[in-house]
Amino acid sequence: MRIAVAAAEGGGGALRPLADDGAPAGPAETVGDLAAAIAERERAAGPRWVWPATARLYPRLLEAGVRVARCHDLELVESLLLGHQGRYGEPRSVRAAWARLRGEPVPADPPPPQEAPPQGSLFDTSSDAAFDASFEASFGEEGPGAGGRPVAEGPGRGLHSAAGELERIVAVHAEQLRRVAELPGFALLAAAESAGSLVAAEMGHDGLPWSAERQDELLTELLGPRPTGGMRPRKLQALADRINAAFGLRTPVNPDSPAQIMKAFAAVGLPVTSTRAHVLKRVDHPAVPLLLEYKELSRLHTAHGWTWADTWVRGGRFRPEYVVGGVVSGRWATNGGGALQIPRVLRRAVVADPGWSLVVADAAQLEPRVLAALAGDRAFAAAAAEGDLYAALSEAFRGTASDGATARDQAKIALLSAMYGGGTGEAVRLLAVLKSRFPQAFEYVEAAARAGERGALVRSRLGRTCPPPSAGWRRLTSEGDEPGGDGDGAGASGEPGGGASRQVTAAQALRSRGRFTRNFVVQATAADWALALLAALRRRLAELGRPRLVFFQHDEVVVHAPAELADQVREAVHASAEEAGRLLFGRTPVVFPMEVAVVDCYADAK
DNA sequence: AGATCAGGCGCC
DNA sequence: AAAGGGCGCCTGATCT
Repeated sequence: MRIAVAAAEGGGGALRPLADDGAPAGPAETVGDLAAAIAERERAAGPRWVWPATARLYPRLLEAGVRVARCHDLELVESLLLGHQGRYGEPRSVRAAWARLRGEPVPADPPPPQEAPPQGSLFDTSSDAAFDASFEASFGEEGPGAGGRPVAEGPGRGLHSAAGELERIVAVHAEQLRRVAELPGFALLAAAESAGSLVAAEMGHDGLPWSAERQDELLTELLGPRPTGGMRPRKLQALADRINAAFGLRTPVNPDSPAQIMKAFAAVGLPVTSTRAHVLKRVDHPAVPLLLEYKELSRLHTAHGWTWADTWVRGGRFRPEYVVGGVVSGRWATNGGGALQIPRVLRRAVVADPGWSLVVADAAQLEPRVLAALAGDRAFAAAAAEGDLYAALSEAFRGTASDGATARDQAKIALLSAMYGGGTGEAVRLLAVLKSRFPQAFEYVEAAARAGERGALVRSRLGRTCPPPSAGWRRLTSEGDEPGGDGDGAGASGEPGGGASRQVTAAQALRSRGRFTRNFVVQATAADWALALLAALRRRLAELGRPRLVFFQHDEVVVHAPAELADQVREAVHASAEEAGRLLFGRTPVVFPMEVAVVDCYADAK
């Protein structure tokens, strides 16, 4: 059972029940209180809700205390379907999908809601009705393709027009179901992506437990007391002073300026090509260790310091905005707050409420296990049936170790090189071992790389598809080995970006694209798996009641739960990981073990 | 003054 | 210990 939903301004909306093939199963109905109507039907029938975008509608429901079990996010699914055809960046709104369906001119997506401050009247400006009203304000009722006549009824949108949108929603949904059914894995992908959108909104709503006090203590310990005005914290200023003393130059250098640092090194007779940490580490000068320490602390201060806390932490919670499908591989991105780049040292500030625990779970060696399951290489899969995959592979690499490295280290290097397209120095030798002992696993990623180099698309297990190469890339790589233009083809995924040299050769462009598609099949399938895990875990946690998913970072989840439920959450995590493996790969010897820690503080996990 | 680019580094 | 791909966000420098 499904129910299509269109929101109106003012909290009302329109609903229509659908059969599982998307056909209307009853009359449309308008309601004055959409949240209440959804809550009532969720209790009665537990339908799959079909709506344009969870990100715009669901936060309002959560504010009203309403949660739902399942949904179909039309925009996310439209993106996946377009992507499967190699059509990246085309409009994905319901109106656009509707226009494509009818062979009419396709309107551009309306711009995203202006600014989304971390707190404030967020939900009014980002609600679905406002989104649609903004569409009409921008383009007129029929969209830009129809000449954009003026909007008669002003910026708002009432129940009448919600009913009109409902008609488009029903039609677009039915068409999506038809297309999804033709693509293996896609039904699961659409469901998992939609479940992810629910998790993302709920995590943004619930927030990650965060102690601003602990953060302040940590910052004070590392940087000195919080400075006033725009001053540098005491310890940072002291380092800057010592850096200048070490250079001993007449004109002072600002350690935040790479250009000035490079000049300073040149002035003392030690020119450097850049001021990256790994470059500086090779330079023997007393300023180097000071600069490295300065960079580390400065980053903490500017990216996750007191200003960050003022902006993002409220009421003991950090509430980032997650962007489902924000990365082409299916990983999530975030919008503000840098939730996926929180420095490890700051995990000290993530603390469970009194009487509650954090269940921190991370998938061990996820990407090589995914490769094992994808490739169907029996010897390799046997290793991936073990708790420590690299250790299980190490027999094959015995005797390859130089210096102090173990065979396990060598196995890990070989695997990472295969999955990421590295291969300098000894990695080449280790790759040869991998190729001879695990030919199918090796061939799987090689085939993905070759596909990329000839401009083909590659897909994840469930069908998520990489973006096509740009026109610039095609032009460059079809012209032979002539040096290319001025970065004209750069920008799209898997193409050489800026960097020191603007000149990109055809060979470089080919290799870069090959590395991208080689990595894509593994990273995107790992993201498939992680989404399936998340969906399964969310369902199990709902049965337990109070536990909440509060953090998700690629292959790691954190659940905030009453302490007495922590063991049940732990079991739910293990069961969900197993379920995810089964959903993606069916019967496979490969296991996807989770390392789970029950802690009061995130920093105490592993 | 505001927008954009480049360099750099945090996370997986 | 690192390598690779993927991101977001900061500052300084430069452009408009």
